Amino acid sequence: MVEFQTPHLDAVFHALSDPTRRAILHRLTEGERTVSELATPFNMSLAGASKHIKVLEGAGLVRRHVQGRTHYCQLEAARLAEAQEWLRTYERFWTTRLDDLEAILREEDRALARSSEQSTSSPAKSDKTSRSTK
Amino acid sequence: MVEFQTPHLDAVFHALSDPTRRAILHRLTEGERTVSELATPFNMSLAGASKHIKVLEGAGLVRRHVQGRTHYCQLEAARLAEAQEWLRTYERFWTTRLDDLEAILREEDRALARSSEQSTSSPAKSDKTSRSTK
DNA sequence: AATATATTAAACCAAATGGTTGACTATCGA
DNA sequence: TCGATAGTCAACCATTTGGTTTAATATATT
Repeated sequence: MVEFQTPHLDAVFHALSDPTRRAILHRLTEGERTVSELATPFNMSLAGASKHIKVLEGAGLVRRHVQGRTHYCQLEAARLAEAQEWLRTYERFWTTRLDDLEAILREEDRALARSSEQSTSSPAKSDKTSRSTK
Repeated sequence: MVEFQTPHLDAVFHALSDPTRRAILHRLTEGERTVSELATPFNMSLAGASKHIKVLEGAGLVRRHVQGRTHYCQLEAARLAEAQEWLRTYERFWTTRLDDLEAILREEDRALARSSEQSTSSPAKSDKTSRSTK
C-alpha cells in the first residue's frame, strides 16, 4: 500500500546476492564472454552456471547474442545504475558517520604528527573510506 | 575459487532484494522506529515483519536497542556503503560521460595503434576506461 | 494480582533457490 | 556423414525464503 513498485530492484538485488553471479559480472567487465568461458572458473556444472547467467539476464544485467552454437554474454549496466541510484538515497546516512570518523582520524593524525611529520594535510575521501572499511 | 570472499555483500544484497525490507529501511530514514511501528504499514502479521527486521539486522543494516518490552530499530548504513562501493566498480559501464570520453580515447588509441600493433579487434573496454577513471 | 501490550519463538507450509544429472538440439569441423 | 562441441531443458533434490498461526516471554498498566 505504502509501497513503491520497483520490480527491477527485486530482481537486480537478488541477482547480486549470489557471489557466483557477482563474479560472473566482474568477469564481464573484461569484455564479452561465452557461457562456457564464464562457467569454467567455477566448480560447477555448465548447466549450473547457465542458470546463473539466465538469472542475470532476467534481471537485465546481461545481454546475450547467439552466434552459431556459441552464446556471447555482455554486461548490461543500466540496471546496476538503478540499484546505485536507490542506494544513493541513503548516502547521507553514512557520509555523516564518515564525517564523525574523519574527526576521530584527524585526532589520531594530530597525535602522530607530534612525533613524526607525515601527510596530515588533505585527507581525501577515498582515504577515509578505505580506512573505515578495513 | 578464483573469487573474492565478500560474505557481507551476499547478506546485504539479499536483504535489499525484498520490497518489504527496502520499505522498512526507507521508513527508518525518518528516524528510529519500533518493531510494531515498522510492521503496521504492511499487510502482514507482526511476526512476519519481525522476521524481515531480523534479516535486515543480520545483514547489519539495522541496529536494535531494547528498552523494556519495546524494540527500537535504527538504520545502520555502513553496509549499504559497502554495497555502493561494489557497484561503483561498474559505474564506468553506464556513465555516458565516460562513454563520450571513451570515444575520445579510442581516437587516441587509434593514433597510437598506427605505430605499435595491439589487440584492436577485441573490445578491451577495461583498457580504455582504466584511463578514464584515473 | 490480573490483564493488556510488545515482541520473539516454534512449528508448519508452499514456493523459490542453487545445485545436480541425463537427455536433447544445434552447429562446427573432419 | 559422423563425431565432437556449445548450450539448453527437464526432472529431481535439499535448503532457504516468506509467510502463517499458535504459543511463550517479558514488561506495562490498572
